[in-house]
Amino acid sequence: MIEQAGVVKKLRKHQYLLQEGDVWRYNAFVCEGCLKTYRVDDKGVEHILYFSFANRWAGDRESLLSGKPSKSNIDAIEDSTVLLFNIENFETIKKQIPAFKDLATTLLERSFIASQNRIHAAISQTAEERYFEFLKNSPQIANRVPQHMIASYLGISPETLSRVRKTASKSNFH
Amino acid sequence: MIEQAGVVKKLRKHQYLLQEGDVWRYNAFVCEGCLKTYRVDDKGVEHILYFSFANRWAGDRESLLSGKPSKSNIDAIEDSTVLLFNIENFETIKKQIPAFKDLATTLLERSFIASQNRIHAAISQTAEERYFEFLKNSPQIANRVPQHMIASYLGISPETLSRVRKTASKSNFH
DNA sequence: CGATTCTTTGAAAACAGTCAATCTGTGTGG
DNA sequence: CCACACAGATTGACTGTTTTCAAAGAATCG
Repeated sequence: MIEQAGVVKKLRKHQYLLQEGDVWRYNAFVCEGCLKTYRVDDKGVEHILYFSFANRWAGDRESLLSGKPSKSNIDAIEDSTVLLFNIENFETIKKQIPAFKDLATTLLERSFIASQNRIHAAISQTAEERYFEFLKNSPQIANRVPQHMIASYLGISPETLSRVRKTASKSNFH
Repeated sequence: MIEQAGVVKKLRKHQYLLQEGDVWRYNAFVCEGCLKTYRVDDKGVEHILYFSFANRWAGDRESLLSGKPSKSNIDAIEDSTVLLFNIENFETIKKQIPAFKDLATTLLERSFIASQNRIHAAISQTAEERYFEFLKNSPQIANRVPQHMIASYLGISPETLSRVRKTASKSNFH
């Protein structure tokens, strides 16, 4: 039964779903709210790898696949509801329902494509270009998460993002 | 028959497998040699998204999945041999051989994980840090492709990479 | 070799990050 | 309702990194 396979989990804002060092053994489907996946560098600065909104997955595939402790943290940036499948149940469902397996693969494929495009942006564009491309491609994120998290996601400092926005609003460059 | 499903294609150095604007309808398995997948920006500068060595795949999943013209180019940086499956044959094989399908998914999963780690490097590390992490994680690439392509892959200018190597060789910092 | 491509080097300019202070808005408790 | 704390955003001055442009050296290939 699918109803038994997943566990509904409610997360309050700022609550962790995964902490660095733990092994991740699940797949979490976001029903409501929003989570962020991020890593913390030696200076204590957060770098956001991924935002998970409703109808997206959250988790750490690397830890899941390798069985090793995660390098990432996941926590709720809004009160959120997720459906948590432990990996054994998830595999069982995939075996029982081929369409479910195919769906998982398709979503993975889309995530991979998005990653490639993000890599391209990161290695080829300036802070300003990345920000405006992000605004164009992901307005739903831009309108929902605080500015400093967008900066973190784009790999620029919050101050630089603030300045990019300022100069852009003077010239009407959007 | 698997023998009929794929076509052996030999590529000379500098020869294209895919050119920007074309629709990609294949999956290419690299048997020998090495290919690069890259995009060209408005200034004519190449940005390398991916190196495909023996036993890796080359292609453009985005174009394949969307049916739209590719934003990327793929060409051989050494004389290479690839096994080219057109997508219909590939899908047929996946249906006939579940293990083949699972293998494809596993490889995709690994590629996605690698992408996430590369995004993290790109948004959180300096040129120098990225270069030494790359050396550590991908020595086989580092020893095989010219330096300016590594720079392109890491998202730094060839001059900066040259300087990073120079300062690092003075202090014995590797 | 001669031609081309790749790498190195120097100097200047552009870009982005850091630090510190201030400003803004929000929500909480008295 | 006000005062306060807190988190987020902005601003200025400064520093540091990276790019750009130009030129010269080195390596490779036909």
